[in-house]
Amino acid sequence: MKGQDVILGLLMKKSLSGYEIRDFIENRLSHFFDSSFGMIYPTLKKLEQNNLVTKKTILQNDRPNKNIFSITQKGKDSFLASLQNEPKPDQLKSDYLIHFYFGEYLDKEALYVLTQKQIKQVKEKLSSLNYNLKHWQESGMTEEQKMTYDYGIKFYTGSLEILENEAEKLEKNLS
Amino acid sequence: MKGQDVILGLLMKKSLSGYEIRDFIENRLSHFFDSSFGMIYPTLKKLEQNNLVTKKTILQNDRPNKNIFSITQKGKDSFLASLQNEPKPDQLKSDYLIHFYFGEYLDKEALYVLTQKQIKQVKEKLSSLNYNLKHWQESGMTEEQKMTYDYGIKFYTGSLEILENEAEKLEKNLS
DNA sequence: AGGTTCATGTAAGCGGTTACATGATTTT
DNA sequence: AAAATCATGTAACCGCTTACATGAACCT
Repeated sequence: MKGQDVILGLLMKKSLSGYEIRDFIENRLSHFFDSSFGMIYPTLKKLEQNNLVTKKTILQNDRPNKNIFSITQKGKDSFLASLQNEPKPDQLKSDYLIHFYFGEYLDKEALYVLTQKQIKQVKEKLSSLNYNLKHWQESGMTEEQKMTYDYGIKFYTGSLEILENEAEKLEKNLS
Repeated sequence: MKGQDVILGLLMKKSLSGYEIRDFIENRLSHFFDSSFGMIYPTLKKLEQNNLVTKKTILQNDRPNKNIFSITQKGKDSFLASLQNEPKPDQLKSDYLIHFYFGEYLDKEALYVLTQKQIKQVKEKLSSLNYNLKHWQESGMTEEQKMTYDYGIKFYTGSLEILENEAEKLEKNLS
């Protein structure tokens, strides 16, 4: 499933603007899918041209106008069909692990700094994940959606464990 | 770091053919980076044109000829410079989780089947990871490289836990 | 004064995938 | 007899990223 299908999936529940779609993905899907405006707006345009969504412009006084997109029957059919496809294998893309793999070409201190930064990033990710989970749980969320959070939290918690263990080893080596 | 840098990184240790590079990535880096021949061969060509590697053709009788690539000083400089860049944030791309997130549009049985397939895939990945770890450990591996395996194993083990828990829940719901 | 939020879009191009094309040797 | 391994490459194209362009209102 690509950007197009995810956008359609979100529109199944509720009509949204490009900006809101971005927001949604950032807050709820960012631990397994990501997006950018440069992908969302052109995709919505293409979707409209193919009659999978319709656009309605909402005039606003104190804010820029909004373009609200609604899914059509054709769009629903397309989304549902894409859900029937076998999912492609998951993949972890880690630039940090590439750096670490080639760690012999970096000095011990650089490796330590690298790992500390990674720890910081993972912690931030974890806390935003926990924050969003609490927040969205109140406003309603399916069992399945809850599970995707658990999955993300498990992943980052596991990463953190390994990283902290590694940082400790590296620290001993420094002194 | 992109494909180019990973290829250069592998050539730091030992001259290799495109086929061997592919093999290496498949067996040792596949849990955080992936590749294809369609990326490797054109990249090697570009690398040669820019004098970051040199090519030597080895004639073989019973097998197709091999093109062995060696890194140049310029190539080494380029690789080492790329290692200095801050790593980009890690990202998990999970088509399975996208499907699951939109689980309300699938029936319970489809979700169950989906999850069982995912479990199977993760188990396969885990066993190949364990197999490769044992295998490569014997032939020599840095501490850092070992850690990337631990990271991968932790990740897949955690995923498996969540998935099996979910499968159990789904199974109860079916009957 | 400066940063964040809301809001939309374009254009160039990157980095990679997928499919195709070929074919002998070796293992199951 | 079929599948895997060894071995190299091209061409079309996809899907997305990055950078740019604009701008008011609101928060600190």
